[in-house]
Amino acid sequence: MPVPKGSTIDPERTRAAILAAATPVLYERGLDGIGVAELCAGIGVSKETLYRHFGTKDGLVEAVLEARSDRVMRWLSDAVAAAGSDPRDQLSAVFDALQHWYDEPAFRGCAMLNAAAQHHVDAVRAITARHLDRYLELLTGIASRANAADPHLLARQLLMLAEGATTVAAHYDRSNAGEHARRAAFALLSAAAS
Amino acid sequence: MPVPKGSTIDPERTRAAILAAATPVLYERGLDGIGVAELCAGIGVSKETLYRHFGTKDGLVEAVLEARSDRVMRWLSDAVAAAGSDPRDQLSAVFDALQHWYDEPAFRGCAMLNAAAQHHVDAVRAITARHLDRYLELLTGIASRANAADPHLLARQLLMLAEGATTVAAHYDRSNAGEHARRAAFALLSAAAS
DNA sequence: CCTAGATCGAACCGATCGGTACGAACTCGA
DNA sequence: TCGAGTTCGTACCGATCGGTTCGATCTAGG
Repeated sequence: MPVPKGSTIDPERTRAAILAAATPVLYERGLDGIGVAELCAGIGVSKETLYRHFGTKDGLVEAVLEARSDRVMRWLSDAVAAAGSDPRDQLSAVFDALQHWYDEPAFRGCAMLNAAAQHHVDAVRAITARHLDRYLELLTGIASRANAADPHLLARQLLMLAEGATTVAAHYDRSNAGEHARRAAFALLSAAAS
Repeated sequence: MPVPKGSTIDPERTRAAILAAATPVLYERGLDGIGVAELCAGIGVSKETLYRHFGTKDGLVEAVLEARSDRVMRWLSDAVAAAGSDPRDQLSAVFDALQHWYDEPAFRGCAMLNAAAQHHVDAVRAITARHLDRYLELLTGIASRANAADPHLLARQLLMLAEGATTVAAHYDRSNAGEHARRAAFALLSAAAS
């Protein structure tokens, strides 16, 4: 998936293209599983260009993770928004979306959690924490609309369930992981209804 | 935590000592976060000795992970065994044990999941999968004794919850993560009772 | 006491790493 | 058309990586 070169010499566009091309490679190979030289060769960009736009490999990594977190959260939020006003349907939408993700051949678990486990750098851990913050916020909204007795507690439990499902799917068995997690989520939601 | 050198020149003992000394270092720093030279210096053993016993850095890593998985599963099994015959108490014992683990300063998440996320090597992934296999087996026993309608489904959901709690505790917020997961587990168990 | 083997410490190897430098080719706005 | 800026390709840098080698030192068993 090389960076298109013809169009124009537009630094912003180049930066965005590098970001888009590097994201799946770093996800598949791991942050430290590919060197800058091979990465540049793979996406069809010179090292100088990459370093001018991102300064450092860590700079690229952080930009990739930020963009990925944004994309994931938008994707989940859109799924919830499209599910109507019933909190149960909204919860279903989340786990159905996760199941579709698990079924993709390129699925390799939560990129932010993988990154935090790989790269012991504060900036990466911070991005991961913020990602989980937003994830928790999304689930808190659903828990609140479901009139849970303790929406924050339920949301935290749902976060554990969702990330646990993703982790188990990535490293153990992905078949129906989203569906099984969805059923567990329903049970939690029913038990927490006030 | 250096390897004791006085006692005897006993290869097996040396091997075990290296294993014990290297385990916490690799857990804290990450598998690729420390080189063999620094690792050897830290545990007070020469590179030649390490390579004679483990052949390869990957060999050491695999031995460390195997031992760790054994230790974790024995620790959880013992906690369950000590909890009596009530499945609810057994489940409590698991999540209470996890909470105590989360409260340790050196806690950094599930070593096997971290390793699988870091090291894209088949052997490591296999060890992780086998660890989750045993984890699932433990939970299946509890689910069966609780007369769950579908013990395998419940056990899988409990596995997601437990590993999700560990992951969230490691990368986001460890306070009361085990306790909150325990309450969720109880809700699942109640809902699954036949 | 002597030898086989375990260990150490340090030097060493080739490969790869992240990052820099530079000249040539190119695009664009003036 | 010209000059400023972007990109490319490649060579290069010092550091570090996993792994090997070797002589010196030490220990245990006969």
